[in-house]
Amino acid sequence: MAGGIVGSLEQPNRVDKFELKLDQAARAAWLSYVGGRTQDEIASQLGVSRPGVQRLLALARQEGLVKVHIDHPLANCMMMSDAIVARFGLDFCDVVPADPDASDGDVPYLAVAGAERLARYLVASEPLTLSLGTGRAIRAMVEALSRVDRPQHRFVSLVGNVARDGSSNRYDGVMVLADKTGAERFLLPAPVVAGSVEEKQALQGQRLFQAVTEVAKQAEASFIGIGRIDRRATLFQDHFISETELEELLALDAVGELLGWPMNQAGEVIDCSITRRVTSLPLEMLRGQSLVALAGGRDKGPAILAALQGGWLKGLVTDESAARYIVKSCNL
Amino acid sequence: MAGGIVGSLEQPNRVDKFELKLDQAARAAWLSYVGGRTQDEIASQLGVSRPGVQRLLALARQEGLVKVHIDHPLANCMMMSDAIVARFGLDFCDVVPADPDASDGDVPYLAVAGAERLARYLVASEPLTLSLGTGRAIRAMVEALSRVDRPQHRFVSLVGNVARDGSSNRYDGVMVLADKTGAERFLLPAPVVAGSVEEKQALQGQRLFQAVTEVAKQAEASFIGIGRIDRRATLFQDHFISETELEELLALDAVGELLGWPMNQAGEVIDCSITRRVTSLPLEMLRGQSLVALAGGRDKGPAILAALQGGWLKGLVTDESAARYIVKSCNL
DNA sequence: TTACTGTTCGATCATTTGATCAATAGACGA
DNA sequence: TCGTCTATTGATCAAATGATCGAACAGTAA
Repeated sequence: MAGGIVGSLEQPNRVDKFELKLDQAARAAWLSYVGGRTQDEIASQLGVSRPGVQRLLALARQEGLVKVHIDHPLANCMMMSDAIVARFGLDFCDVVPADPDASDGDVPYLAVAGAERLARYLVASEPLTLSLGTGRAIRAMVEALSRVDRPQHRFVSLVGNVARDGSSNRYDGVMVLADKTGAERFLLPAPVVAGSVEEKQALQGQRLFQAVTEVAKQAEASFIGIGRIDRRATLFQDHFISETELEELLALDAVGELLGWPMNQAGEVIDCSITRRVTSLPLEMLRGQSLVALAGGRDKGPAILAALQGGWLKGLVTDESAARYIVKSCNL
Repeated sequence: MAGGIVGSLEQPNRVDKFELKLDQAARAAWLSYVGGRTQDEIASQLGVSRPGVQRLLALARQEGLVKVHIDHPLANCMMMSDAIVARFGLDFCDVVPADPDASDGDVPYLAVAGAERLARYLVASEPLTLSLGTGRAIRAMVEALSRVDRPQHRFVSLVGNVARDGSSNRYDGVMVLADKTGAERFLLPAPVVAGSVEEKQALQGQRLFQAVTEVAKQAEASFIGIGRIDRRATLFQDHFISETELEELLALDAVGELLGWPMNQAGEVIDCSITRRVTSLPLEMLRGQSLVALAGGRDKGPAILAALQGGWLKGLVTDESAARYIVKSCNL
């Protein structure tokens, strides 16, 4: 039909031609994506060459004619995961489906997802050093892991595993993990927060402390939890910090903590009386490692976001509700 | 993780495993189709081998997790669709592009288009009763549908799902659909055409038969195929009717059938020896419902046209070649 | 425990796809 | 009418994909 008027303006012809191409592109796309035909078959059906079909398909995709929808509850998770990875430059971000159950009900999910990540490191046959934080999530993760014989690896705690009263940390994962794999273990013989600056210095002066720190520095990867800073914070509930100290942190706008290091919304470690007494490895020391955090639940959203903002993490295993908070907060 | 229940039956475990696989399949599908990643990248991201990713993608497609929609009004199809809707007072008419290939080559297209229509009913959260006919198209449609959890719905067959020899109908969609949604299913325990009028009456006298019929009457919508009446008719090829019976129908100018009820060009149900033995629900009984037919191919044109002429249909999903026949025949 | 069976997994190969590049046809100005 | 320039086309090759096959594995029964 374009044949008629020779002197016609450029516009109508162009549009017509383009529309025609789009029509054919739609056909090609239909045949390819819905019909599952090969490009050769499509080529002979539409009477164009194979590369021609390729161009049509490219056009169809480019023009947004092809809409793909993954019809599964996880689609959501993947979307958020991708957004978070892109925004914060992570190596990966696993978003597990939200558990409609109670607050700590999502730990199993996280635990399994985290264990899968962890297992991927463990399969390596060459000796590996991994460091672990503490917390329910980390503990659950190592418990979700299946037994594998990996005596060549080493596991080291990044966080002191004794409380102020001398009792040992019930959420330490290193012991369990080392038991499950037959690997070597290195525990940090210190409370998370020392009683005073002097005590911290005394601890850090110990040869054992220094030896463990040295091992931790060599770790290829670290799995840590993310803590909230509020009345329900583990740090507070397990008496690592007192009520006065908690209030001091809240006054300084602390929203979360990594390894006991409190940070503000921007993810900057807050310098305060508590920070000066934290015995864990400085976060800066872990910059070179793959720092993988494991935390979920809507309530932990701000804390997780802070950790991301600070650029501390290389990987994140979280759940749908926390991911949603993060995505919303960043307008992703 | 699985540690809890020792005596757990095989089923739950199986289901769990399957769900887990599906989850991962959805992840893989997302990364592949939406994210455009290569299978190698997905493999390393999910921690499986590349062939593993391939299997996951195959599973995702097979389970209908991946839905592709071509968002372009193919001018031709749309035009014919409009014409048919206007001429026969339908609620809708979907025309999919023709597949120039063999007769049954167009089933996938129809199936996808039909599944989209069906899915629109299924999303309803309030309980819904849908009835289904039989045939390749219907079967393909339910297979193209993605898995959704809709236990509140009910599905009922409009056509007997056993052959004369007692084997069950291979094209029955109710079972598949109910499996995919977890909904209740009601099957018609009868052959399409009874051996004799007495047998039909005996069947209809059964309490089960009456119960299923009662459910079918309550259906909000029905999805049915359209059958030809000739030597290649499903009715004949699957031995629902004998050669003599076929010839009798042809002599009476039958051109098509709905649910086993033969009709002439005008779409009037033909009263004959066969009609008196058809066990399916009378078409009149479905007048109040949304009767959606699914059929395509140039060869089925006359049958489809007859169904339209009879005014039985509220919706039609067909293909370009059948649509062209209809449009031409009616001088639209 | 051992053999068997059914299943799953990963290496390999053929096919399909995407991309580059040279050639050709058409368009425009001289 | 010619020359040149651009847009489009088809050939070629590397990458990615799908499929087959053998091996390892778990589960089962003797």
